[in-house]
Amino acid sequence: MSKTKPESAQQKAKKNVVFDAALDVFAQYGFRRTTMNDVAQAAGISRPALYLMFNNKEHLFHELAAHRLELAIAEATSVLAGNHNIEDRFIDALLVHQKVYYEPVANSPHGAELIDTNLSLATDVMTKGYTKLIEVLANSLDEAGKNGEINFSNASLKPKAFVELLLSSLNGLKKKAGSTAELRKQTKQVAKIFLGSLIV
Amino acid sequence: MSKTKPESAQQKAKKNVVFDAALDVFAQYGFRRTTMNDVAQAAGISRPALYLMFNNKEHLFHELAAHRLELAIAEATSVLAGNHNIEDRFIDALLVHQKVYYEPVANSPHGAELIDTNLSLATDVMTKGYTKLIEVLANSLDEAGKNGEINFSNASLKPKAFVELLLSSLNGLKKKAGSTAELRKQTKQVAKIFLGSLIV
DNA sequence: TAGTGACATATTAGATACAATATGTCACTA
DNA sequence: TAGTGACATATTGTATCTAATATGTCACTA
Repeated sequence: MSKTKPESAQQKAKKNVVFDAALDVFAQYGFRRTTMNDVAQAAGISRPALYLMFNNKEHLFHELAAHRLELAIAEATSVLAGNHNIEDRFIDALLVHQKVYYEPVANSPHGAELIDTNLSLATDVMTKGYTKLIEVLANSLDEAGKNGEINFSNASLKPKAFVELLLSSLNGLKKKAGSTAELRKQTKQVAKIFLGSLIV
Repeated sequence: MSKTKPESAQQKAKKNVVFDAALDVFAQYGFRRTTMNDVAQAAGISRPALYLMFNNKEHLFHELAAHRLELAIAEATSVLAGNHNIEDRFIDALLVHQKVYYEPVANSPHGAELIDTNLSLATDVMTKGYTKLIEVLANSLDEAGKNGEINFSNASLKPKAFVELLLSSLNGLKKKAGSTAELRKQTKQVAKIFLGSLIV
């Protein structure tokens, strides 16, 4: 019911500049301690100009989250469309998504606060993106099943439930893993174990 | 360096009463909002008597955590020594550990706060218990490997690393799963997928 | 002598006030 | 008309005070 105001390409390009700047300063200072002034300066515009694009800081954060998620899913989707075998495509998609959406935030000095903020300010974005990611991943497994690359008939879970379970499991790695490198390694290992159950 | 004061069986029995009472009130009110008075009353003793057993509230909590963990690991160990096949024993051990140590706390009204408190007041207990659990589980896999019940030769991970990865993964389920029943179901599913990779 | 009532000390919660900083919105101009 | 400087409003941080509650430790007793 909300009027979807169309955005010109110019406006989008400008926003992208702000998004990059905002990601940068948010990562440096966290959400609370970065001011709209900081963001404006980093983006090379005045604070009022920033308010011309975003109603307020919360909206800015919300749109930023949506933007990063869109990016991450786009890249993951593109990787899934590649010509490697299903295991490689699938795992690479997981890794690239993590790299674009999770790592820049989590590995920053104020990662914990940003993740909190994300949870309270952008839950809808998160769950939507999560749903989308599940869909994309599950579809690729479904197709691979039809091509005979993998075999779901023996598995007790359907592709969607399978992917959901995998993503929940991968979530558990995030707390323990000390470094980005370790997280990636473990992500690969768990994904392989999961996919292994479909090859039988 | 600390003098290990021996505890009589009587003293232990009394403490167990307090532990049960404390678990109960902590679960009801969380750590901050339960007073030493609450605990004493629930245990049927006076507050000063409580101080005769525990130096202060933090010590009480710490000992309680250690006690619950000991219990959970004892039960898990006993399940692992049973005569079912390795998959059943292993999964049952995971479930019983979860049931004793995690569920009573997590499913309480103030579960989140208690888990926080646990983290800040009983990290040592936690990591020790975690290490012990890994050891016990890894040993059982090791033995099953020698008996030919499972096969580690094709796996890229050694038993200990394998169990660590599994436990991290299971940790991820805790956030998402809505109910105890669902958590158990998912725990089973993930554990089966992991163990499946050892049967080949 | 294990356990208690009572007391002195410490901690916490809630108000209030002030200073510093950030926000959101003008009227204006390049 | 997109963008700005400047201003009024809102929010946040810090300090201080008081009342209420919790803590830890007595001297005493059953």
